[in-house]
Amino acid sequence: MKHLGDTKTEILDRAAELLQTRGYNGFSYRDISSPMGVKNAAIHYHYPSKGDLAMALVDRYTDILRGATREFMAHGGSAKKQLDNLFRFTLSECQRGRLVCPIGAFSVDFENLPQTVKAAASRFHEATMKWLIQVLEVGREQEELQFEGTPEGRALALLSSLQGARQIGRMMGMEAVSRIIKQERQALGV
Amino acid sequence: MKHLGDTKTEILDRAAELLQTRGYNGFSYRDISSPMGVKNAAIHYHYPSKGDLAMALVDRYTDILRGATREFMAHGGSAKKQLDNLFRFTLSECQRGRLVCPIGAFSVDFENLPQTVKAAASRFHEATMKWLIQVLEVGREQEELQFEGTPEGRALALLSSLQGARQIGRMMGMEAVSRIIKQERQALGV
DNA sequence: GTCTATAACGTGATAGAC
DNA sequence: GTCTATCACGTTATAGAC
Repeated sequence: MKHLGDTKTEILDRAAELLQTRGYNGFSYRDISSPMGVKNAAIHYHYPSKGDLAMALVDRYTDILRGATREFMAHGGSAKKQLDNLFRFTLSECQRGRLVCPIGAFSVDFENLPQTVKAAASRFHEATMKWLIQVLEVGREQEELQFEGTPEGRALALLSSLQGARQIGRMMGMEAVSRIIKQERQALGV
Repeated sequence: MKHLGDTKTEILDRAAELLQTRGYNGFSYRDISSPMGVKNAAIHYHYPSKGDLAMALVDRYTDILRGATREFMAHGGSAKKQLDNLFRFTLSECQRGRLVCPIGAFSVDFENLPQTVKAAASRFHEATMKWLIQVLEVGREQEELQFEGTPEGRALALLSSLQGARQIGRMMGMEAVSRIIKQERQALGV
């Protein structure tokens, strides 16, 4: 028996999958509804416009990130462990075919996005940076990590590298991704 | 008075601009034809299908790359100078609003691309890698550049970083891009 | 409250006018 | 040889059936 809101969740699950495999402009409501054995318009009931759906997706990613952040802040968890999780998560996502990262998903089509979604996506991106900077800062203080330059600079470099890795992975395959990640691990000592 | 083929060239120019600002799925034939004061179908005369247009774009980028490659091979040009050009070119492209790199442009929509275009895009990507690897090899031999690991690994890392930089630039602005590029320059000694 | 029928529009593409 | 009128289809979105 279905719980209340199960349908809505299933829609979001499928949307996330499609977003990360095909990008925002690469999937339609029909792509979501069809495998559910329902008409595309049914999706509009749960998410009136595609912008609403996009917003829900950003919110979901934000929640996931918030969970990781909170855990790190509260338990004073190891920075090394956090980065290890990031690397492992990125690689496993890629291996599951999710080669478009949540941040990058809206990037190509960024200009065409509704203003509200653009703002939310930017906020999410900033939150990610903030989290990563703090992890790097703490990691260096506790002598778990070594790197040159500021934590801000290092976070920026790491994030761009990971995003680029996924992008390259789409054309060059998974070995390229795992290779780049391996290098980043070595550089940081994770 | 117009030269023969001027129209065809103008179409390709506009298409390249649109491709690098909005991605492959982000522009239509109408976006090209409308500012030219002509109907969308007119474009189909010059490029029958959108796949043909995409192929022409890949060919153009390949030609540009080939020019750079040939110059490097023939004149035995400095590796440092080549990388300097790459960095400067990337930054200037971004400043002109072309935040989607030629390689990455087809990346998000890669799966939906015609087989021929996918193949051409992959070849272009491989050619880029090949060029970059050679530049790094020669540069290290001539002691112009310093880096750890293999030239292949370093090339992969550099490419992913630059692609990621552009992607991040769309959301975080140009300072992020120039900052990442500056760091890559420092790391290599360029 | 959930979904279907249908609209309104944009897309890539063809056939044929000039 | 170059472009326009037009098509078939997919898209997002609305109105209303059950």
